[in-house]
Amino acid sequence: MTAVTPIAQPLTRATTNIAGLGFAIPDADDGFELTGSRTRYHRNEEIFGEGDPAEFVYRLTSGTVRLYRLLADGRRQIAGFCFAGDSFGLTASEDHWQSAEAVTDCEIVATPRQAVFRQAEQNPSFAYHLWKKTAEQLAGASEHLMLLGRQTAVERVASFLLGIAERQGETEQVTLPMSRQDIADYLGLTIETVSRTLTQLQERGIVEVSTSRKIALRQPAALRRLHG
Amino acid sequence: MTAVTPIAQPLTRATTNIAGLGFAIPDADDGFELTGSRTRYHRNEEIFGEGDPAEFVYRLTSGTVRLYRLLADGRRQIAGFCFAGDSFGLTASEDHWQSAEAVTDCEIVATPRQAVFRQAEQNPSFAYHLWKKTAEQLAGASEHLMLLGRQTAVERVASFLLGIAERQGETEQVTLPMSRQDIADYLGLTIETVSRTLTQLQERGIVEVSTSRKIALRQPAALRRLHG
DNA sequence: CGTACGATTGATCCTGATCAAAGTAAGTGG
DNA sequence: CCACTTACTTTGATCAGGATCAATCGTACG
Repeated sequence: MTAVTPIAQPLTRATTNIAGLGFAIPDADDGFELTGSRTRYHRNEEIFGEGDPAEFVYRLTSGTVRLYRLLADGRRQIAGFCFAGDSFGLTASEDHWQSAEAVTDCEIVATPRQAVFRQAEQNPSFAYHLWKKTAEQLAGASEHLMLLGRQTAVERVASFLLGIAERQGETEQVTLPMSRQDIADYLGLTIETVSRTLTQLQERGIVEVSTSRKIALRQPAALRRLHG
Repeated sequence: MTAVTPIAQPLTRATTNIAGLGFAIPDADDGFELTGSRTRYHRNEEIFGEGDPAEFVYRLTSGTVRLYRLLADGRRQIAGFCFAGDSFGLTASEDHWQSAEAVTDCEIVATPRQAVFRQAEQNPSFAYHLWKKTAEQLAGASEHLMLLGRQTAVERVASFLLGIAERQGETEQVTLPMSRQDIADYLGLTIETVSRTLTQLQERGIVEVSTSRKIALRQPAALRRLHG
């Protein structure tokens, strides 16, 4: 089927749900000009909070970011992680409906939201790309819903590892930039369950936890089988 | 903040996560022309399936629709329900990544996907509206993620009842078009737990289950307190 | 080297799942 | 219109996956 809208097909990367509610905005590489000020954020620093006015759109140059929501009593659900190249923080509403924090030290370019809207107005292909990316995020979210609503702990951890591996362009080894707590809050589990599940996978010879942040995927096929 | 894009603010209705991954496409009422053929679907009839080519966008005239995904072994996660006025089935990808079925008998207008894209190309305000609705769905999905990942059974059921009430413009009474199984698959629970939770809420005097499909909200405030 | 934070492991608990049966309502055909 | 069927819901009894509570272990860092 040929798209009527004449656009940007090659920009589309396979969407894993790990990118969660991050937001891929095309940049200069894709032929779009969007500039902004570059800032460094350090580990655990807040980039924006739920309820803050959404004045900027952020593009991650290096590092990892988590996007999440909190309940009044502190329960946290991480919707996704952003990695180098991902953009996030563009909302339709005037305010952010989630928070963003640096998982590791980060370099981030902030572009005024209005500049993005202006670009979209003037450039239909940019507008289409924006919509398409948003729609892909939605599809990714539906996978995350399945994970949280219907999958077991092992399945969740397996999916997570595969998702990270895919994002890192690896098949044998993943390097986790985030803590067990972050993983747990992404998977709707506790740290203890994440930890136990990893050792269980290790005992089964499916992964090898070299250091807590470095995990070798010994049998990716078995992982894929697990992830449902 | 004044939107640079000059558009359609009043079209926005409050988004509940119940609409889930339904898709509100503006229609003639909003000054956009999109026509298509009207079809009747009966209870439990499939409208489209995961993996089917996404040729049409659907607008629900009457009835209720469920949007869901299945795992290989039959586990189902309902992402959302659509009600009269909602549109759904518009994807960025060429294929549907979820299935849609009639919960009740429905009347549905199907518009060729390409016609929607054409409209978006020609009408920037339509395009903006489309993006905005998609972005709102994403925000709604993030609430659903929190529900599934971090909330208890009572909290989930409370949220659900409030969401349905909001969609029906009611505060005292909800009429459920869907079965306990549908509710369970939306909330990531089992029918038994949904049923037990409802009787528990009834024993607490918070709701009254008149018939299984008709529930009176005796203390909406208490429900709101529960839903976290 | 010592401290502190994060991860792992262990023991126990509890929420919600599973298995099973009975109750209820809605159709259907005689 | 009623008897029968069938599907859905509720309730009960028990089970289990993952949570919670509590140490202990590692490891990065000051």
